[in-house]
Amino acid sequence: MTRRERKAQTRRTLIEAALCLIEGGGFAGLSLREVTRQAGVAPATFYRHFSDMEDLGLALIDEVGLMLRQLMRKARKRISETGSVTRTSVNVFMEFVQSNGNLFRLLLGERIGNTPSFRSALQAELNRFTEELTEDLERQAVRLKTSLGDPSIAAEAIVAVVFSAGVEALDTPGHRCQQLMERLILEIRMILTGAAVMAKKNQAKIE
Amino acid sequence: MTRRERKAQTRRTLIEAALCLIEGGGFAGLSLREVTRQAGVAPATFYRHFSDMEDLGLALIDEVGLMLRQLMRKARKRISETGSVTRTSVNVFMEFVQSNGNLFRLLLGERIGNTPSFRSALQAELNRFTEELTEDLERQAVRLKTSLGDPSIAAEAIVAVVFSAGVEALDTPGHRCQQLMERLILEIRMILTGAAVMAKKNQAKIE
DNA sequence: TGTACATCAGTGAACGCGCGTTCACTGATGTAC
DNA sequence: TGTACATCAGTGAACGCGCGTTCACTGATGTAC
Repeated sequence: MTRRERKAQTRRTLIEAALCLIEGGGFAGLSLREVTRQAGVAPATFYRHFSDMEDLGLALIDEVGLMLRQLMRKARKRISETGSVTRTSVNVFMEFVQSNGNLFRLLLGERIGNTPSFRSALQAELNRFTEELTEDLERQAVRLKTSLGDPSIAAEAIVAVVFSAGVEALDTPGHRCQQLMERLILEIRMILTGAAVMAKKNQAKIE
Repeated sequence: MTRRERKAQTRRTLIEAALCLIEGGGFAGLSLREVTRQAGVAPATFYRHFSDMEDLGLALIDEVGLMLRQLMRKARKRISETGSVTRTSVNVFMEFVQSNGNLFRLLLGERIGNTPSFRSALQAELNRFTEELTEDLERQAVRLKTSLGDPSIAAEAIVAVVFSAGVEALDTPGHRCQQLMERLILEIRMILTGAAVMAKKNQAKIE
């Protein structure tokens, strides 16, 4: 194994350690020494990989972004196989939250409390999420030959309800999650229905 | 001034100090000594008022809950005076976020990262908010002789988009806030429209 | 391939610092007579 | 009202602790010849 690979591996270990520790108490209030202790390396080793905790935090956010994008690709695949866009997407999302609760915690939990650079990095990830959903909705609308008016508004609303449900799911035991998902699906359909109806009304006005 | 009053005043000072410090970096990572320093008292004084930082945190959450309830009362008053429910409510809410950003930060920012008792206290406040909105929607539906199906679903969705917009508003300069509000209003109308349409469809099915 | 030197990921000890918490105290306020 | 005692909000010094950061180091890996 080359030195380069070894180094990358240690970096991985540090990131994994941080993610593991975030589980119980968020990123804020997580100490450098805790992370290195969990990773099984000397505190000084940390500095071979990150300049400080904020640097590590930004790396973690990248991590989240990557996983979310992978998640969405996965969701799109499943959609082309099966039928319901909403149900499939919600399923995929909830799976993500449950198997990567710590990442999700980071994504939303630190959206407010931290340094400006942190916050803007997180908001950027969320916006990317909304953008991709907007594109999806547009494509979907074209395919079904309907219109949602401004799909970015609907996308924004959907992202809000989805992430809000995600937060709730973090503290909800598995058997009540199904119920939470059903509510979420209804909420999304409400938004889509509302968007379609409002688009028709506006269309009627113009004509 | 009685001793009792003096004590209450010091307690107030500590709470205000904490709220002031939350502004720049959330409640997590806020130290007891910082709070007492900001309040201008000795560290040991803290223990005459709170058993530890978590205790102070719970007091702050009470504070937020109280203000939110006052806010909603204010919103209801204005609604009975003017016309648009949505626009008025959104105005009131955004005023709150802008003038009490630190409280709002606490309410959402610490929803994830902290101790279980903290999280459940915060979720309870949010649920109270959703409940009151549900009642409002029910009353409104009766008055307009329409139906929203299950108004609690619509209320949940609305709370999600509203709070999501609130978070965004925290980092948005004043002049772009108006734009944010317009989007929010559209989103809420989408949800209400969707809820109404879906209720009608279900009604039709039953008949 | 073998050798000599360079690189650099990881180490362990040390530092000064701010932290939470404790304690015996002080002195103004409250109370009982 | 005046006096003697009790209460208790706030104090300041002290404690031990984990923190972030630095430093000279070690020794395995990489490189040049």
